[in-house]
Amino acid sequence: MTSGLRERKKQATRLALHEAALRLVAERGLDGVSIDDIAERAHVSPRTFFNYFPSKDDAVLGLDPGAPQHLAGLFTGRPAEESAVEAVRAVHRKMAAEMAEDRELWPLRLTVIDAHPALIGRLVAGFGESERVLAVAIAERTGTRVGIDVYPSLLASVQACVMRTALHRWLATDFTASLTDLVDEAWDVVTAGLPAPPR
Amino acid sequence: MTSGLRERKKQATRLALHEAALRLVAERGLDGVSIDDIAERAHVSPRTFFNYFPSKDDAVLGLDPGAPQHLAGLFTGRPAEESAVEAVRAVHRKMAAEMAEDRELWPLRLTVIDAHPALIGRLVAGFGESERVLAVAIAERTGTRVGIDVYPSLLASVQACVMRTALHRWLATDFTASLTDLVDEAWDVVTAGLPAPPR
DNA sequence: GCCATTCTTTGCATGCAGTGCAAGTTTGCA
DNA sequence: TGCAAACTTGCACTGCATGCAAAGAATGGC
Repeated sequence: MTSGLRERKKQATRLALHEAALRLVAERGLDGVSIDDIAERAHVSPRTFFNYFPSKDDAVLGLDPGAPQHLAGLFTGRPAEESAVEAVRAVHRKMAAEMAEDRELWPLRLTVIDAHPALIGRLVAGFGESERVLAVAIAERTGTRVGIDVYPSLLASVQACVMRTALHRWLATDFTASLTDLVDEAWDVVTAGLPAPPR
Repeated sequence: MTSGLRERKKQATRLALHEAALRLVAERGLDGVSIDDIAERAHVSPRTFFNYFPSKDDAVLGLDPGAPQHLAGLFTGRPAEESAVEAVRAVHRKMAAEMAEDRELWPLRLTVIDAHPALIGRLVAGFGESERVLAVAIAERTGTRVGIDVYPSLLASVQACVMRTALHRWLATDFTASLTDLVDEAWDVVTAGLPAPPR
């Protein structure tokens, strides 16, 4: 089914376009790279580019369209006795471990994003979908209602903040720090209610 | 100084372009409106549009370029005995009160943003600048260091989450709820460390 | 192994976004 | 009143993004 030649080729092309976009932008900056450049390096026609990504920005970010469902799936898969925060934290640990494994693409992505604020916007818009899906799952676990109670949307939103902050600090340490530690540290502060740090 | 004819005309043109963009997009959707349409309704040439906003999205959002400094200024202006969280909360109350006063533009802005996820991205990218400036001010108040300690970036980031969530709920209630109450409620949950809500 | 079906790639044409430049117009100030 | 600075506008150009239709490649039944 999912492993036919056709499907594998599509995945390969998608990845080739993403990597081409990412590396070219890392070299020359966002405005120094055209769709034609990206398509050429990925060995497809410029027109084909748009069969895979709706814009240059999306290709650079290379967001997985299945990510929101993946995130929510990990969350709902956590044992029922865990609180929503505990479950999200556990999911974050898993995600952080996965990201930290990749010593090349993730650092490159984060570096490029940091250098181009325009991409942050596109990225957060992508995360927005994840937040919405996750908020529904959180509501389910906590017996609250999305759009009526604060809790689900707020936790979904804060969760993204925590991950974003951790990723940014990971970048700031030149990827020498442990990403899981950074995520944990941020969660400690948040779950303590953001107390003023000791001076 | 700031009240010369030239300056007032510029502000008026900027506002006219913003309102034109906002209303047209509310009517016809983001793709149903061209720069030419916006310029025409604001009685300027299409080329002049780009003297005021770098893109269509920016015109729709109409972000104040001085907002980051304004926010940080309010924050540093708070009495020194307040903790960083207390000070941010106070600033939020003030901002919420100001937004709630405007019964037309802010609701329209939020409605349009909600209908066009692409704008959320641009919006958050704009907030990013505010977050960075605010993080520096937070670091100052708490004796921490941006980029080294978690606290300043995390609080600056969470603060934006709180406001965003409150605004979204305000929209969800069709702007009937009190925005300041919604902001306060979100802060209560966050400062309590996101405890699981009672079932 | 062959063929009809289905999906993918590609080229072409088109409209709009966004920017640099230079000329024309308005405003501020002496 | 007249000069300098700031603002507006038209023109030209590059690049993004999309629809459409024809050509090419993979799939499954026979």
